[in-house]
Amino acid sequence: MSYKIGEAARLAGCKVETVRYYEQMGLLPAPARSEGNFRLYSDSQVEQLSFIRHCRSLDMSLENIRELLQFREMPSKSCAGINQLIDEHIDCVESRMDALQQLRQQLRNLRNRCSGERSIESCKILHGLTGCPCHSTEAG
Amino acid sequence: MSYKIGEAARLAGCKVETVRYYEQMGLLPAPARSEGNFRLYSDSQVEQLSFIRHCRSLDMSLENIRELLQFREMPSKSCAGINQLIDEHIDCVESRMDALQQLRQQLRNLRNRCSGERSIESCKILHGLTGCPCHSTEAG
DNA sequence: AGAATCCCTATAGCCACTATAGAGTCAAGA
DNA sequence: TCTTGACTCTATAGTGGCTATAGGGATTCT
Repeated sequence: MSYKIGEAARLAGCKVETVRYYEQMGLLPAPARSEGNFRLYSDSQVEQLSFIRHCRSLDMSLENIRELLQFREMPSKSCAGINQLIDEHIDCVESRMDALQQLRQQLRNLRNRCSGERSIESCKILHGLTGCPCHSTEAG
Repeated sequence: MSYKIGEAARLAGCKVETVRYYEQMGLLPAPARSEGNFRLYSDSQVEQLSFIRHCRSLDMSLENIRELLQFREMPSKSCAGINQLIDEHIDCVESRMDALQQLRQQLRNLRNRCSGERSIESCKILHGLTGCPCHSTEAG
């Protein structure tokens, strides 16, 4: 069974352009071509595309996905590297969460400086955004 | 008092290229030039640069910052729009936090499928990443 | 036969920078 | 005076992960 790019994209839940992009980036092998030069994907190539999309839905980078695909080519080796990769990705996600939490607190502090019923020149939010450190949004 | 681009950048805590980029994007006016064609920034222009950097440190888009700069030009008008802009930005940050929290949970579920002491072909993490929905990382 | 839908390549755009190449300017030291 | 080195200039390309467009060819439906 073989699939044209539109079918493959639909099965994997992405756009046609995205499939071609993955091929260009070396995440998908160049597939067979029909007489009319259309790409023809095998079942296992569609599965590989779905694998990539699943990883992307977990926000992994294409570089990380490339590594995972390489792991798949060595089925008898240890999977410790896979676990490590996931652990590092979780760390990365948690770092971003921490950063966003700090950011939210700073934004809330800033927001609390004004009720929105002033003139712009007396708005303490704008004042808080000037270069002057005396108006900082640090916790307080 | 006037500052060359390097001094302005240092005062605002960014790179020289970034300052030129802001000028190109219309966030900073084209400054005066020296005889040798060097950019010369006034105090208020350096303050504007610092304002931009402060907003960027709160992860606002250049588009949002452009709006804030326009508000600053109408000091006697109501500041309601500023408050709204900040509120929307907070909403945006919170959406990203929610998305990351879900993501972390999915990654943890995936990670818990394996201890890292298997072979790659039997690693349940890789299995969980295939296109097959029977190995999904949904809560469970 | 014609229209609609698919597919092809190549290229540019998104965001907020960052980096590079190749040249010019300027202040301080020998 | 000459040179060195730090600074500056413009223009252009690269980052990541796509998305969109132009301008064509293939296939399929009616």
